Amino acid sequence: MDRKLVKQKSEYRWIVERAGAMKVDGVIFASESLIAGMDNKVVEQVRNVAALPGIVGASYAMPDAHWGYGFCIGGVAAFDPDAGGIISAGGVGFDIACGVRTLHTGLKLRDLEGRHELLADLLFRKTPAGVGSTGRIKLRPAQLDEVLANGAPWAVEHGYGLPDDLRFIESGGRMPGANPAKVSDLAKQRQAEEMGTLGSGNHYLEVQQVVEIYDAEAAAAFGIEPDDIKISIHCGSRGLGHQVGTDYLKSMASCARQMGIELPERELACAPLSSDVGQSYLGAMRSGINCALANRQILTHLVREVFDEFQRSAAIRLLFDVSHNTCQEETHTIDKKPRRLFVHRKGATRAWGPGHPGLPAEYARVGQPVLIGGTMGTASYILVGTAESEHMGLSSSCHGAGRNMSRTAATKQWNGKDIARQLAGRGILIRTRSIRGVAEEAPQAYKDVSEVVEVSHNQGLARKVAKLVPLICIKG
DNA sequence: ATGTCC
Repeated sequence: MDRKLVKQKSEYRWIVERAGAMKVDGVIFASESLIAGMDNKVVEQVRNVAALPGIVGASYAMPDAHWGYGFCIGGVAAFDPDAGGIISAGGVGFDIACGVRTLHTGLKLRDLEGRHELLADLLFRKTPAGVGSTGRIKLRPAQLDEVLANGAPWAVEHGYGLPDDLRFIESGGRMPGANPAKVSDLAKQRQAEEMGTLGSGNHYLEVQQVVEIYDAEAAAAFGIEPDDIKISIHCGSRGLGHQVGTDYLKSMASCARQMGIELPERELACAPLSSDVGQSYLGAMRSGINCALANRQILTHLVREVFDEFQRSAAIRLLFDVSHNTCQEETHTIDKKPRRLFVHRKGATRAWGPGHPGLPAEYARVGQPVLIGGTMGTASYILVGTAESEHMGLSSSCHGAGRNMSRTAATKQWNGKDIARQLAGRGILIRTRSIRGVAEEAPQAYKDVSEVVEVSHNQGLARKVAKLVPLICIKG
């Protein structure tokens, strides 16, 4: 990055000073080396978002930020509906409510001894993965509307999971205010056979080993001990979310044009929260959130089926489920006054601090689990939300490693088979239906997740609780 | 991310 674009305010906080059409400053949380590796495009996108109507506070970028459609990935921005604030499909991302769910298994590393290949094969056989993959559930539009209105509780009611699972999902697994009537028939058609599927790209289902504990109190509250076997699922709202994004990008572009909102990039398209298009998107996006929450719930049930076969003594329970592509209505204190805002987090994780009323009782004293997915070859982290994060980036943290290379560049540089072989040599088993996908997702195509997490921790956006390394990765 | 360009 060109250093003239930012002003360093403290070790991990860089300001993009308000200029031109910007209504607020930009704030980038990063270390010296992450800033050095960040594209100038991140600054440009932070600036563009800062110029949108009704933005409040600042336009933020998390340490894993990189270029995205309209808003950068790793972008956080809040808008006030009573001050002309907007909502943007590109500010949520095309994979609505893409997120991470981590499961306890009740097993230790020694319980898998000599059976890693078997578990990999069982999980791969059971988990539909890859572009266009379909699941065992076929839904007519009216049935899909129930999924979109009810989220994970729909899945539990239909036999996919346990009622207690719901307490460990953001918003109890159901985002209120969903309006399935605002989701196009095409979006529903695309989703008809895709419930309970992983998808492709950076999505995965991983068997992980806890290798390090940083915060004993939070780890105890979350139920994390060294050598625990956990399972993490990273996926979202599949074809439905993507189609909702596509549909509303178009209607928002024409709405913005009519409202005279200047759009430096087409994907920055947005609509006032008070407008019909804005309200329709809100109802459709919330349907997409429920779709993703139900999807991860069904995948959890499939994991339970695998463990019924693999190891009957296993107990699959939820640690937590949190999305990192959303726009949520939240109250934040701005200039000492509480305000009702619509917070876009695109590739950023909500990170509530201790005592937040929305937390399950078990976690109330320590704060919200913040699930950070790494790459196939590095590590994932579990962090915990802090009180001070509220005043830094609206209680937000990083969401993963963040790419530092495009998918096409990665496929030119590496061969998927070689990557899988190298990982197998390190005891990490990959199962995939797309070997090209493995090249696209090569660990080397990402920033250093440990560095990203270290910045989040040192800055206080969220604090480190545990480090997990992959043993088995079912790639989308 | 994605029926990887209706």
